Amino acid sequence: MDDQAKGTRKRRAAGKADTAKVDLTAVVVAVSDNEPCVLTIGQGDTLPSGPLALEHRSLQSGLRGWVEEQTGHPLGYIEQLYTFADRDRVELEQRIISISYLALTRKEHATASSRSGWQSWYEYFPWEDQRAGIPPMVGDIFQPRLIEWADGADDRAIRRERRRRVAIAFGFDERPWNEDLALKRYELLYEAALVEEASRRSNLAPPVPGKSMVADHRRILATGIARLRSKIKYRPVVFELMPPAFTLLQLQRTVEALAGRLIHKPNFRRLIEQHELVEETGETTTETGGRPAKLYRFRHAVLEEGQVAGAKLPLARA
Amino acid sequence: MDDQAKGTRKRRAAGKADTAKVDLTAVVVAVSDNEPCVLTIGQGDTLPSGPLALEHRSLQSGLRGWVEEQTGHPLGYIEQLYTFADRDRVELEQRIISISYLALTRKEHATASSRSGWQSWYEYFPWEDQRAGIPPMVGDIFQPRLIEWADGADDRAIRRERRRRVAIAFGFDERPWNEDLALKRYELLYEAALVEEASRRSNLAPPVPGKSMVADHRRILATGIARLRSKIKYRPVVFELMPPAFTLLQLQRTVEALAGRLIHKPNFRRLIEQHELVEETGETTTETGGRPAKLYRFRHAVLEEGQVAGAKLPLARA
DNA sequence: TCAAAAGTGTTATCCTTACACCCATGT
DNA sequence: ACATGGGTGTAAGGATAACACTTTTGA
Repeated sequence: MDDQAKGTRKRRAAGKADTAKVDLTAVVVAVSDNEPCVLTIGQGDTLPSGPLALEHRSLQSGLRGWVEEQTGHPLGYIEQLYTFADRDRVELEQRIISISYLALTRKEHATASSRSGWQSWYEYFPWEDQRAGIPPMVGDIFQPRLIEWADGADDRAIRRERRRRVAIAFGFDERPWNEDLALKRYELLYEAALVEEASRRSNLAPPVPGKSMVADHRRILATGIARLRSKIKYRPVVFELMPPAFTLLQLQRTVEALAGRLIHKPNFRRLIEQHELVEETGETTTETGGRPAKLYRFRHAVLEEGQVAGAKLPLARA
Repeated sequence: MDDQAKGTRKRRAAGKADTAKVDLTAVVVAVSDNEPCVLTIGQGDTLPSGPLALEHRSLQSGLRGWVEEQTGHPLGYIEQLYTFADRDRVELEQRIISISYLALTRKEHATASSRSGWQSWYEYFPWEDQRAGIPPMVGDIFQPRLIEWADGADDRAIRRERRRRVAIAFGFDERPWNEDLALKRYELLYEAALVEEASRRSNLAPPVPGKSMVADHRRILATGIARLRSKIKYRPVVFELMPPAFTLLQLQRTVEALAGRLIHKPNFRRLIEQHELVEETGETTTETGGRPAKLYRFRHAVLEEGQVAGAKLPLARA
């Protein structure tokens, strides 16, 4: 039997079984009052989501439809996050494929629906907000319980491996805190069964602080946070979250809210100016307190001038 | 009617229709003889792929299964590329969801199957290989035909917009060539109906050089190339493509093959040494011609030492 | 001896970081 | 006057890019 026939046979054998339902889930982010927020429905424990239907012309339009129907909020900027097959629900004769998206917007549009609302994302991940310093829970709760988990492995190599992963993700042993590792941190807490979602299946230790969510939604939110935190460093996406005119400090506070860390003011301003990301509107505002601040707008032209990211290869001259 | 009822009703209305078939597609990359290659089946016009079936435990294991069955090649490093709903096949009562992956490997394992083989990826994208300078076709064919396309728009604003996109992607008007834009370039060529895949639907202009592929496969390959080209700049993934021991020039040639550009040798060596990505094996080889070269191996420890990427935010000190 | 590849040194420049300091407004 | 936020200058350190040059082998 040649390979082609073999392939065909296997495809047939799978037959009617290999169909799936497709679920679209959105992490819709906005920042207001220096707090990064996510759009939720239900008791604040569910992300907007719904199944892909035949009437949807594309994945993105399906997603927009569900979000608008469930929350009344129209979406602008969208990017795909990740696709995974839910391992829990294989028992049904049909698999569920979950495609998640990150959307950036502003809280303007009155959310028409009473069933939806904005939640600070640090309600779900309180340890990710380090703007006021490292939260005590990291050293007081996470460190001992994660080390306990690491040392609970039978194999010595696995114990060492776990301790290293934990130390890198949470900045133990004098290591620096890396805000981009938000997803890894959540995955470790899940693996160590320290979040409620994990202990649902096997009732183990009581969970650590942080509000839980339905199904995998907190994991999807962590994916969105991690993606956004790394992306603001090489693409000018923050401006999707800003009003048309803003002061440089407002911009800085927004980035700080997302990154969960404080930024050095003078250097931040120079960074923005150097990359020519903004231009003055000519106006000023006194609403910020203190000396009146110049207002700026985003220079949309930068999106059209080559890419912003820097090449890290020492290319030979052309 | 409150929102929840509305949502429920719509879900029901979609009913049995909203199931889909899920297709897994792999871009399997290896480099040998300084040529980046992709694993194909059929007449070299098809990527390994197959439907997700219930017996697959996960998306990744399904992908590995198909690739191994169709090509005899086991996979190591894998990462997800993109998920999209094929717009062409909506007419069937069932939608097809296509999830694509990038895999990095080496050409060692004899590809058991006679129906599969390795193809240089520059057969499909000859303009992407700029190691011998900018190929004449860029100025001779692409520039006039893309400008013709841009000027064919009715609206003046759209004409300008198109010309700018084209100039950025292909480095016209004194702009630098950016190897990371491989996907944008293919998408522009498709939009301008200059590749065969686009003229299949409406028979228009004859296509530009470069071998075409089945369905969206060339687009998926372009996605993989673009992802890999940008990723080698901030993550040590090249080493997945290298043998256990290698010289620094072999490493450089591999990166050059992927990037499609030449690299400055002395600075490249310093870059590698500075980041401590490799360590000497103690051996040397004379098989490269000229003075014997030291052999190096990848320092796997770097994967465990924090992340390699540099933070682009001026963080305040902790 | 020469070609080919391996490898080292040095400098100018730019970017990042850190520290110090002055400016304009409201209370 | 002083608190608050706005805004500028500058110098040290590190990374990058470009140039020139020496070393070791095989043919």
